[in-house]
Amino acid sequence: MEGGCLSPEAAEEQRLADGKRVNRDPDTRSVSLLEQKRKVVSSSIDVPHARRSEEEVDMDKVTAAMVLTSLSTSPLVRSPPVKVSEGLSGSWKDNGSAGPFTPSSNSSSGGYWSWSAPSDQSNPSTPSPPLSADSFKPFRVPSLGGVGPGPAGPEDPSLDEQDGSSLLFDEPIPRKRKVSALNQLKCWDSSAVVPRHITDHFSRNCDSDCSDGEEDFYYTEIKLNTDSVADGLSSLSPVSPSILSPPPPPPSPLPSLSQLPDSHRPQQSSDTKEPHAGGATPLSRSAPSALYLIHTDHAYQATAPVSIPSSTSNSAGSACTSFTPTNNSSFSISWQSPPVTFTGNTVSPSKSQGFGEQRSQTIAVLSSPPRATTALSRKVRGEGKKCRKVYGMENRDMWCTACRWKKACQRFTD
DNA sequence: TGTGCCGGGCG
DNA sequence: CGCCCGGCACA
Repeated sequence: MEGGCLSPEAAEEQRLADGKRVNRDPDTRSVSLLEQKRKVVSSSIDVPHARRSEEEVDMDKVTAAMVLTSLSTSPLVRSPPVKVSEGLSGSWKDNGSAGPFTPSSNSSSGGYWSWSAPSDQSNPSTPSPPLSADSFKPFRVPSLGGVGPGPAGPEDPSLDEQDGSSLLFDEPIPRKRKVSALNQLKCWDSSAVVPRHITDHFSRNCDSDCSDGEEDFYYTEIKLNTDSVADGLSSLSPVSPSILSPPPPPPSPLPSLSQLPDSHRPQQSSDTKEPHAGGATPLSRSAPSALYLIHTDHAYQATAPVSIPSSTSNSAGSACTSFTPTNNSSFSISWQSPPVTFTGNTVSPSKSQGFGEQRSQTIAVLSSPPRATTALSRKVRGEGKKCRKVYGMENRDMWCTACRWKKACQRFTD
């Protein structure tokens, strides 16, 4: 899919990404690449998009078509998420987003996906309960088994419904835009309404079909993400947000961390299982953080971490048609959204494309400023706890190499 | 005062 | 290039 479907532009981007990024195991690669690509793409997008030409637009169409095709296969997830979202995310809706729009879609998408809602509606194809159901059960069961030892077993039921839903929708989304709930809500609301506007705008560049396709495919992504996240992080769900947000301190990062590195590669191959392996138990917190950590490390090694945040922020910002400047800071984290990464499916690549393309325009502007700022000043300093604080001087050997060398921490990136 | 990390030195 | 550390900026 990736290679074939991608437009030349995308291909270039990918290549860049590949080049920048460190090579990984083939198995792991598929998953990790997606994430990497995303990051890279978003970061690099600026250039390609800036010089967009009509030809490129055509390419977009093609891409959109490709996406649509791929999507047709994986629309399943939609229906289930919606239900859940309604039940769980009701609060969100209640706040104001609910209105006439399709609440479920909004809530489910959480943030940037919300505008995809229209597509959801438009697409009558929501008949893929089997898949969703499958995805849920199979994943979870194994995960539970894998976790095995702990109390996880009993908790599962609750997790499936509540946590799962929360994980799927609330968790992933909130994280990204942790900034202010209000802002988020606004964004979502606007997004719900906006979709049309956006579509119209895009229609200029590409046909309505194009926009729809992109939206759809966005949607798919989300679902995938949510599923994967839920599967992997099911236990984590409640805590996971903490990762992004500084407030919640890591309870017992050490154990999880030590385990993670080893399991890291194997986990990826298994995809959904990852989280479980990490430390499926209720402590999940540590597990998610560990996952992030791992990814971060790679990113760091491959390229400057700074670029990533900006890109993410962009995506998020773009998602909300009504962009609020204040969000910037919060968005920086959003790129972490890579939680999606876990899902790593054929679909994701396509999504990255569409994603980048659509948003790139809007994003490009945003992305550049942050970078410059960081570059100029001394990088402001990471606020989160670094290896030193987390592990302490005693366990210096547990620090990431960067910390050991008094360099920018590569494990706990900001 | 403690922490994060840049800049630079050593092998 | 890996490793380490002086020293600055910041909280």
